[in-house]
Amino acid sequence: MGESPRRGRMNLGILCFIPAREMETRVLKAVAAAGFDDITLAQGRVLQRIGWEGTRMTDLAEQARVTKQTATFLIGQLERAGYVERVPDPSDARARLVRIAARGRAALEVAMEAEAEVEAEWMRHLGRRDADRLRRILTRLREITDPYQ
Amino acid sequence: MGESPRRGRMNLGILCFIPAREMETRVLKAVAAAGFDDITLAQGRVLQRIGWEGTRMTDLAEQARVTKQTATFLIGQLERAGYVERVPDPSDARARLVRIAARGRAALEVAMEAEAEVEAEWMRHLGRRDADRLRRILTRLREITDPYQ
DNA sequence: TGACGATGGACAGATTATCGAACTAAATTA
DNA sequence: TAATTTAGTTCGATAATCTGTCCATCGTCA
Repeated sequence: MGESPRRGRMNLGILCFIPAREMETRVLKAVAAAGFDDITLAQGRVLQRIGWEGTRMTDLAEQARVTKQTATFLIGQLERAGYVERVPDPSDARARLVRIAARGRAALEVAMEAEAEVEAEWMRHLGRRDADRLRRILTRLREITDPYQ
Repeated sequence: MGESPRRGRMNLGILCFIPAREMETRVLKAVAAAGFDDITLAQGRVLQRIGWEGTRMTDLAEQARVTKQTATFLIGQLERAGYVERVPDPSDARARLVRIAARGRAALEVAMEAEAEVEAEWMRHLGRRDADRLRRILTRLREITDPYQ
């Protein structure tokens, strides 16, 4: 252990990766512990990006950073497990809106709770000022790193 | 497009995920463009975590957040492709050190260059002060989110 | 209006990634 | 020395992802 890193300043990408991964696994674990133990990490990534009013497959794929095909596959799984449902998009006959079903809503509530708990932990460690700064800076960084918005 | 997010404050995990993913894909693309087009994303994640003096499989797995089995699999791929080599660890006959081979070093140089370019882009957008803050805060956050260190 | 390119989505097949279980060999501990 | 732990591998199963292809619908422009 204690392997010295290859370079002094660690890559900002990895520095972002570490907490992102931690949050993902913590939330997934909490959700599984609450009985929703058939959700996988990849499914969860897509699930948490569905808006309350429903979201299109394409948008979902873009936001979760996967191809349309992968999104189709994952949403198929989630649909069969009762977490989401696909309804026609009234504004475009080609499109279908993915909406959160009852079971999905229940799982998301657990997820959001776990999320908040982890964030609170982080805030305790960082202090309020830096936690706020972190959120603000990341939100600004998103302007140039998120093709979706 | 323009789907309104489910909640006003976006989850810090996702906010970290977005730039992390962006950096990964940008770097991978640059590396592929330089001729190292047989490296996959998962392989790259492991590859970039190998220290100059070599790193043990177990440490590598922990840092990349995958199981030992997955690390063995990915390092096997990288070894066959000439990016790394496995040498016995002089201090422990059970262990093997994964070291970067010539081809891997060449690829990593391209990767680091791309990395620096993306970071520079981010710094231009955020400004020096916030970019420094971001790195500092993420480094501190790592203290409680990185089981490896 | 109607032909045509673009878009939203699905299916099929192949490849890659990942995990759990079981195993070997070496180190550590009792 | 026997029992336990640790480092790493192999095997088999499953999950995730991509490429290519296809179909239906939408928008646009001649």
